[in-house]
Amino acid sequence: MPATRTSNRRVRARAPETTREALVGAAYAQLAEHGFEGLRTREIAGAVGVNIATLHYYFPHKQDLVRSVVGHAMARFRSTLSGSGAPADQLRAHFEGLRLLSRKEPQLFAVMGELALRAARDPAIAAILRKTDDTWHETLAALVRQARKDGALDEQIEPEGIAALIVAALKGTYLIPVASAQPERLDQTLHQLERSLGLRRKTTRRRP
Amino acid sequence: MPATRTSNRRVRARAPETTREALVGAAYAQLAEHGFEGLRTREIAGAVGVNIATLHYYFPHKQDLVRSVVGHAMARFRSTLSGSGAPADQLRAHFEGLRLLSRKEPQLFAVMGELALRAARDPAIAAILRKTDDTWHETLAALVRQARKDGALDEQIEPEGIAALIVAALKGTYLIPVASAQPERLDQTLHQLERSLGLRRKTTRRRP
Amino acid sequence: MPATRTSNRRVRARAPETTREALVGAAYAQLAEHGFEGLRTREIAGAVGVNIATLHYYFPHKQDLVRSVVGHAMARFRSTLSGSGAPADQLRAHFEGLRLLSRKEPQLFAVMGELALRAARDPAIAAILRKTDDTWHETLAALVRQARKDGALDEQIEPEGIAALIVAALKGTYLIPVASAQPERLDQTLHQLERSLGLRRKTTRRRP
Amino acid sequence: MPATRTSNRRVRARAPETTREALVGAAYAQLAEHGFEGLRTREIAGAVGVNIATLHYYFPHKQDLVRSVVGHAMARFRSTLSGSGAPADQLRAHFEGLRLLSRKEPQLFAVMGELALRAARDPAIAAILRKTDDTWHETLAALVRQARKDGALDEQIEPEGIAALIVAALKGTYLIPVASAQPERLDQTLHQLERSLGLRRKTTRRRP
DNA sequence: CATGAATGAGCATTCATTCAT
DNA sequence: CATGAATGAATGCTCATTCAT
Repeated sequence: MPATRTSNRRVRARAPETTREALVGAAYAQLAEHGFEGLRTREIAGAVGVNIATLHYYFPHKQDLVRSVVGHAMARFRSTLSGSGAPADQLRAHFEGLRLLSRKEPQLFAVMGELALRAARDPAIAAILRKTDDTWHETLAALVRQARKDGALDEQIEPEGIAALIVAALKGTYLIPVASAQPERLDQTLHQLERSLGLRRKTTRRRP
Repeated sequence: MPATRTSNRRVRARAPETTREALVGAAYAQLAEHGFEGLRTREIAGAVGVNIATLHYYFPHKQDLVRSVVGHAMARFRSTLSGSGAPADQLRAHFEGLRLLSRKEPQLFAVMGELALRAARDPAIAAILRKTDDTWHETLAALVRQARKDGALDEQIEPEGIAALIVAALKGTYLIPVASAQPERLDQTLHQLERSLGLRRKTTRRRP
Repeated sequence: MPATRTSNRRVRARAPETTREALVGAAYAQLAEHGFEGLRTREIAGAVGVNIATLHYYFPHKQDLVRSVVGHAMARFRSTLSGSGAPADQLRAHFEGLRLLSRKEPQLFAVMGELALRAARDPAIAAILRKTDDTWHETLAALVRQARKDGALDEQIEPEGIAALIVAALKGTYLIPVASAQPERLDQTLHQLERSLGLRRKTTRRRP
Repeated sequence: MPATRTSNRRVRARAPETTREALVGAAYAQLAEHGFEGLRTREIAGAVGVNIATLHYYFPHKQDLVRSVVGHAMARFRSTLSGSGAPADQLRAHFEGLRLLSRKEPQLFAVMGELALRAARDPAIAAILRKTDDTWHETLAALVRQARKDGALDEQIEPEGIAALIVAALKGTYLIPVASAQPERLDQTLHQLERSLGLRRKTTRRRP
């Protein structure tokens, strides 16, 4: 029977998660903050309060830990894709959800960005990201298709193209952090996206 | 008289550029291929055929070399922003130009992606990127504004929002390489962008 | 009643030996295969199918386990020294026995070689090996002495010198594995030894 | 032009050898003293008085350094094989030379022993050792053959077998350090070898 | 300008050993 | 008896940087 967290002699207070989960969480945070370039196993172990050898007990190689972090990030992100209600409402909710997420957990987007770049050199990560990408694209295309059928969107609209545009715009908005210094750009982009889709009246202004 | 490049004992044929320029070019290529994570000064010096100490003669610190690479990349990118002709044509040309550039010099986008992520941790890079970003945004907004005045675009259109959307979509398309495995997404995005702007008839299909 | 070996959940079939004996046997095998340089307690425990902590229950320190392996190897080797019959026959049998042993249990010689080298740095092992060495030497000297008395060997022969030569030649033959690639050297050596002792006619050839 | 030793800022006095040679020498000494098991690059660098990174500057991998040590040891050993004079005298000189060498440079035999054992797991070392072994064997066989022709040795003698016996006995004597505690064994072995070859009268005693 | 040699600080990984359960 | 979890102390190796020539 594994020792319970409470009986652990470690002083540092921690949520009642396993050491393994704590390591993944710490690696996730470190990756968001320092990128792959600055991802140090010792730093991760230190953040959790365990010896570096303990990290290697759970994840023999750094790569194994990274893989777990990828899984963690993907799960976090995919959880934002589910929704309910009318398609047009779901689209609006998706945009709004990402906006909120970017404020509450900016780490997720930083990690996604790192993974996206690393995917160019790591086929394993590329495959995983592609799967998430496809799911995202398909989810949006289905929503647009349904909204069009419901009459909420113009019949001339092409669901695939629209979905591709949305995904690209959201990636460009959230994964490329340069614009974060100009938050109005983010809003402009999203509003324009909603306007282009007819989800928002053209006369509506952000700050009346 | 100092020895000219041609009298140099280095065998590797090189354009008549200075060692300094060669180093920046090699660093640019290395950054595109291996990212910041795998950027090694020895590798760069080796690619140019000079001793590592020579690299440090021109760029005392790695950071200095990186800064030069940033400048190099920015210059390359900004050169794609200039154009002439009717605004609507210029917009089309901009899209087409990027499409071509992504095929002819994919390195530029890889480097831009790396810089964009690093900007989150490096204020100096962030500032430079922001300037380019602003230029890009302004150029597009001006074009849209002019096109609207010319009657080529709907009067209801908001130049700022459209520009933000275009920039975001292009960033998401070119700087995030995941989609590269599904090249049709790239085209879908660009076509949809053109359609949304009325630059392309809705009935126009890529492959009739 | 304590659980017997047979009720153990370990799947790997094992002779009805104690865990302790199994550990010594596994360590013996590992030492033969990887040498002291590659002797890993985890590997040994893994081969037996027990936890590394269990190994340390039986052998608090790696050194303790090694000591047991030394004892095991010595016992194996000394068992080859006993014999019966006429001295000359015993000598022949000893040579033949080692030849067979080197084919059937090459591990023993590998381990002996490792121990012999380590003896230079480990007085405890040196003492044990010296004892075996003395026994070996004395056994041979006694045989030679008796054979000489029996008239089977030349009266001029010096038992001590002959014994030392035999031991040295056998060590050089069996403990130094380089020659293993030239198996004929091994036979040449043994035949020559037998010839020198008059145990084999000079005209006898291995391959007529 | 490489900096001369004398201008080096290192305090530790050293023979006027290159850093590279000093590293090989230190590795040789360390290997003799601690065996492969205890061979530490940091220790070697420390003995020479250079940083560990300097060691890796000359020998990128530990293996590379070991290879140089093997070459060094082989050169040392082969230098003992050359001789001049009558074959019988050369044989006597060879024995005497090894006896002296074992006193003056016991490290060589310790290293040879380590290499011999490691050869079982390292084909590269095995190949090198085999070559030296063959040279040794051939040199001795040729001497014996010549001595036989000169009438210094019995016509019945088989040069190949005798050479194999000599090599085995010398290996067992010098590479297996156990007997070093009983130095008389070493002499007994060598004397017996000489007697067996007729190089020494049977009545000759070391200590009358 | 250019280089060979050298280094300090650090990195992922390993391994025998310990301990609460 | 036996184990999962954890650790301290290395170990081979890397990399940007320095410096005398």
